[in-house]
Amino acid sequence: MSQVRVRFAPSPTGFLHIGGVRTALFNWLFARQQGGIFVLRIEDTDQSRSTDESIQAIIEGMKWVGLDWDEGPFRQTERKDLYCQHAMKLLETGHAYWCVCKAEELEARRKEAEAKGLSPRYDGRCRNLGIASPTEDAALRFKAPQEGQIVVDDLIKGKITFDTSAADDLIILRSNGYPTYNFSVVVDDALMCITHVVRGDDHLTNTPRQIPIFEALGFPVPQFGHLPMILGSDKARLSKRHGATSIMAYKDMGYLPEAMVNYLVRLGWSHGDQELFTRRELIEKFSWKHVQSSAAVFNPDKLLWINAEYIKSSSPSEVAEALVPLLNAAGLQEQVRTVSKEWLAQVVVLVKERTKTLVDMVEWVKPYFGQEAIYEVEAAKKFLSPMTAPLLQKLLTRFEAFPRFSKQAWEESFKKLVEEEGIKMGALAQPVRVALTGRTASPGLFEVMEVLGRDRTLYRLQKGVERASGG
RNA sequence: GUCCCCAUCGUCUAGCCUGGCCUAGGACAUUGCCCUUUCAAGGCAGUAACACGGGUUCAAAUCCCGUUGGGGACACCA
Repeated sequence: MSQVRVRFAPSPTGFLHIGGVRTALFNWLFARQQGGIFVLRIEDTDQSRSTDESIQAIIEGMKWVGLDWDEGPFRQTERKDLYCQHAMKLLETGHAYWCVCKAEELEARRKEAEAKGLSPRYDGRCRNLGIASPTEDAALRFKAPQEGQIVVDDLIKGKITFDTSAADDLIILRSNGYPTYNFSVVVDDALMCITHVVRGDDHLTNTPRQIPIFEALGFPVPQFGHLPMILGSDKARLSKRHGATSIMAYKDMGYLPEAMVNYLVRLGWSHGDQELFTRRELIEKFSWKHVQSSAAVFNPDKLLWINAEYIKSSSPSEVAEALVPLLNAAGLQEQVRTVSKEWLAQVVVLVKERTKTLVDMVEWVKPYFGQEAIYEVEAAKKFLSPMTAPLLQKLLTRFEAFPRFSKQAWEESFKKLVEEEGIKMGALAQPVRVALTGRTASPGLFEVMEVLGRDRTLYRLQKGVERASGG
């Protein structure tokens, strides 16, 4: 069997959409599993809507989620000659004809047909005119077969039968010389020897229009697979009003690329009850057979859960590295510069159980920077009251007696004080927590002290005493 | 309007192809309990679904037909 060749072919008319990432992902997974080739092709034949920024955004997004391509990126605008050549070939072999209908006329006729409740298709008026070399602006149309059926054996949906009589004579070359989508796709897929065309569900009805073009051109017809759409919570096609749809927006919101990949692949594909997969497992276990044929609702809650799982299970130093840009974005670049990577990784370990995104994590990490604890007003008012001052002072005195920090020794000392005072754990723990972190919620006190180090712990306790005494 | 696709807990899904192991499993979310110095995390338990109607069969979530509902496509956009 020949080598598997698949492609991802976005049009550069905006950011990279998460639906696009999922389509790319399924293709990529299949290519990697089969030892095949993954091609990136930019479909920019619509010059009015395509931008270079969008191409950059696509590349940036693909890189972020780690979907590397083996060939490309190819740009269709750079392959214009190829499309013309093949279009001429169709003209020569009688599979295409010149159409001199004006765009406005076509539009008017379409509207009219629609108003009458008819199918808004081309009436074929130039089909048999036999225009050899048009003297005016003309578009080239493909002579679509008018009888019979086209059966697509879809990788995901199985056999689908279309009546050819419903097919239109598509324009393949615009009057400005540029090819249209359905034609350039076929020429490229054929020339790039794509063996499996896997794309979104919305292209399903393009398939029976494209197959005759492959055939007319004398190219083998690839296998097709149509991925179900991603829907918003209201079951309408996912769009901005459902929240962020750009893949890079998720980076900014503190999602890990591996978590995005894991979520997106599970949205429509499954392997028994398994929820979490390493990339290696994904490549190994992926199968078209278990790709769902119905649309899926995008569930931000589950994505959040998966992200939390990845934050917990990824290596702390990697998480710390991904965190740095967000820390900088939050205005902490000064503080970040003064700490070591190792220390930051240590802080990550401290907070990773309680954060679901890296953006959350920024907030959790803040108290460990700087000499001073920054008190939340309510927290200080409640726990650093004059009543607690003597208690904190007693603890501080005991801690000061230790020449070095020891989690075990300090904790024992702490518990002993609680016992002697006949108070509840929380009566001492909460004031200490506020003194150390400025907040009422934090990781375990002694883990916090470990990260802070002896000097800063003592310093912050001292400041806590002062604040509690009414300072 | 025409054509095409789809239909299991609120959501993602397992099971469907190759009917009996399904009293329909898992996960997210949600509720309660446990753990606990706070917040989490974790553990345990609970609520919750085969869209509907006909067939076929000893037996249907699974096969067939219809209905309803949802989605998509019908451009000199991609």
